[in-house]
Amino acid sequence: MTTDSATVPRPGKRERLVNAARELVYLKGISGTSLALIADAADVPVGNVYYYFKTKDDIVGAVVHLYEEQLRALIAELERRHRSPRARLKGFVNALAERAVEAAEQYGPQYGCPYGTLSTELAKKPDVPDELAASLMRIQLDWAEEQFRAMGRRDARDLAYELLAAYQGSAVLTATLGLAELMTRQARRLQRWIDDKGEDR
Amino acid sequence: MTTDSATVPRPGKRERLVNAARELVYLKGISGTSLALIADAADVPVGNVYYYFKTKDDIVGAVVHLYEEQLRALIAELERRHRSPRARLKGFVNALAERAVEAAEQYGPQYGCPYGTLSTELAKKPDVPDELAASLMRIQLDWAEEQFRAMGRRDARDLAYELLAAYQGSAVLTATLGLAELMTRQARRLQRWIDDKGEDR
DNA sequence: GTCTATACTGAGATAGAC
DNA sequence: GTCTATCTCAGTATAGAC
Repeated sequence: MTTDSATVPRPGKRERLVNAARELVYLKGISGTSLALIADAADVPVGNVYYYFKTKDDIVGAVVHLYEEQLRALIAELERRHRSPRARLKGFVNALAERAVEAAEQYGPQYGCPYGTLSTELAKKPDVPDELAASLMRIQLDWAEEQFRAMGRRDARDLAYELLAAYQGSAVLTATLGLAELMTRQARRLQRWIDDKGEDR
Repeated sequence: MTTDSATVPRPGKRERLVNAARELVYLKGISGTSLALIADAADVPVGNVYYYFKTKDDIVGAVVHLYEEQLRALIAELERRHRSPRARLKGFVNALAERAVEAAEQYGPQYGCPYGTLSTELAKKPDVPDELAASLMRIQLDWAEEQFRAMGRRDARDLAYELLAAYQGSAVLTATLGLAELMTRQARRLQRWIDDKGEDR
């Protein structure tokens, strides 16, 4: 797989657009980011956006797709790196918190979890298919459930909900209160919590 | 306190506007609700809105203020009804969950917690004072901390964060996954969790 | 395939008649 | 104090030149 950028017909304008959209949507929300803003950030003329995407919703869909791949890559990496489901779950919490901290350093603490805020906004939009709004949460939920089940827990689904809810809730509080350190504190607490869930009850 | 609507000079147009704004912002988000929509729902001519509010942001501010009063009223009611801080906290979780269920029945499960979604959206807006975005969370947080402290917990602040995060996170999952029953399940779990926090550790 | 110019719509806000 | 008419501007999307 060579990436000879000189000869390829499309030198990544689409990728640039999706990436600019991802960042802007994170910072300003879907309705707060105009196509002009996206095009400008991607260094692509405004009208040209429509050569790559039929509508604005399509761009947002591409952002969701990008996040899906990000999550799947993280999961694959965790499964390579750790053999026990408990270590994987702890690595998962760790990775999410790490990203949150990096995002807070780069942009400020007020933007929350990219997956959570985007999914919440999508869920409210009437013309968005439910599955698109649910997809990012479902990927994490299903995988976490799998891990808890591999740990021998019969209540694996409930624990997965609890884990994800704790993380998403911390992100909401972090964003609204503007407290970046809250995220890392709660991440440490979740690590301990996962350790406590060793055996079936 | 008589509400003789025939004789009062302003028969509540302002209230109608704020209430329409509250509902529409909950359903469609701030940027998704236009002034025309608000005016129409409140049965007030569009241009007339500016007699009551200087800008759109002022209407949103009034909605936050309305929610603040709602929360303070709930807290006052809980303090009247229950003498022990534990019963108060359980009543709090109960009340929030009950409202969430009612909202889900009326509008569908995809809209999340009114306080959480509004505060999250406000936190991202650059020209909104941080305190406005934080205020609804802070009211709940401070009060919950007080209750945990009255229960003799030294880690009262942490527990308050944990409680609120669990609730807000459940709301995010409920909204994005479209699962109304998730909210009540997590509320029951939180009741048990509060019971477990009886003595200082 | 790429980009410019522009059409069209709906937004927030204002002026001024009643 | 109340409402109509309208201004201005930014947004999405399109037509068509290159």
